[in-house]
Amino acid sequence: MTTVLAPERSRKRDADATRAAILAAAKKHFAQSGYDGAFLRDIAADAGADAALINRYFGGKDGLFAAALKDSIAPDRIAQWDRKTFGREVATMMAGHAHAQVDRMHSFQFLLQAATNPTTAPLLNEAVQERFMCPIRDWIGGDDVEARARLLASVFIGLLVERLIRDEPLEGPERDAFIERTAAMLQSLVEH
Amino acid sequence: MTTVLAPERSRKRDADATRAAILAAAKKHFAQSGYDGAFLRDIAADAGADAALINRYFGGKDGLFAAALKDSIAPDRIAQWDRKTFGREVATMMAGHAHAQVDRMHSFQFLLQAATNPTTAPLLNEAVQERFMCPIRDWIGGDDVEARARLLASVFIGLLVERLIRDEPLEGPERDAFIERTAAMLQSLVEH
DNA sequence: AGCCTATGTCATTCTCCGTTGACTTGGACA
DNA sequence: TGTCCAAGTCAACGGAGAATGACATAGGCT
Repeated sequence: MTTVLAPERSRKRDADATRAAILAAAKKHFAQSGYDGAFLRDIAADAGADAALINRYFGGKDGLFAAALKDSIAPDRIAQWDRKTFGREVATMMAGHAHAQVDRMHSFQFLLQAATNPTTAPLLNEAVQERFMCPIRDWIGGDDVEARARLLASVFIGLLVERLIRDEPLEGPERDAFIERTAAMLQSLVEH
Repeated sequence: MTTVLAPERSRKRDADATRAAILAAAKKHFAQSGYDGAFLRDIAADAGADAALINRYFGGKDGLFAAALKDSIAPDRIAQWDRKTFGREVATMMAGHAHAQVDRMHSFQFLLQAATNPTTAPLLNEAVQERFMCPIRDWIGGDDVEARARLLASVFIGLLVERLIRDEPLEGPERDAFIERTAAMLQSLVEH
């Protein structure tokens, strides 16, 4: 809203930079407000550009959203996780402050927004399958791969959402208990 | 959309019944489509009423949403869950089609929609804690109540989101495996 | 029966927002 | 320096959907 991604003095007619600024602003706004709640005029203003340029560069709001979505789904590091310590690592991360890594949460928040909007949800499936579910399936292996992969993804998502919407994180023994139980739950899904 | 909550022949000028029908339709539409994606005309049509009545009875879309939220967040349902069969019941529901039999999960889906919309999210925090998390805590009891309650809510949310994202539900043995594992996971959080 | 008010209907208006197309300007190149 | 195209600006259009208010009517009450 008030924060402007672009410097106060506008770029010097650099189409690529303008396009990138619009895309960055779009990712931010879509992640914060969802497809319907994000307005092209706001995005353009945030990027220090004119709303008409969105049409020129992205072909409309749909195109901008698709571009932002594609850009938000970063290559994953799923295969690099350590299967031994996976549960505890994730659990510890989830027990932390939600605002500690706001930037890293943007892409997820974007996905969550897209997923909860019936009109944009269909756009997700292909990308999510390819970038997340397939690597997860390969990584966990064992029996009931499909079921375990979906369940793992579900738990992961749920923990992230809870992390986003909760106002105060757990402290003390309750936090330890949360980590302990969460770690065990995740780990049980990873081990065959 | 096509399903009409009210009987084919309209009520006989019963304001309370009309109000209730509108509220029921609103809960359904808001849960499915979110605040922005739910249209008053659709809600009114679904309730077998005129859109103008929404204004009369609820003072506008905001008022209707607030009323539907308040009604959705009522704690009555939680205590009614059967602790013995809880895991399997929820798991079976989650394994079904996203648009089938969501009646019991309307309130959860409503919360998810409200939580991901910046304009409606502020309405949630206090109400969710008081009327949602507290009953859950009371219901599950036992040790580590706070941690288990949060974990349970997280898993629930994650399963809901996964339902929204996926385009095709599981079938056959994979479905059975999913239900089995999900039921066990949920049940382990409920039993002390 | 005959009013009278609450209930329901309809057409219209208002507002917001995405989109469009004509217009202006900067700057690269000859 | 002059030309020309891409980059950027501006105002207006159109559709969608919420809100409004005038109008119609059912049905209780006297």
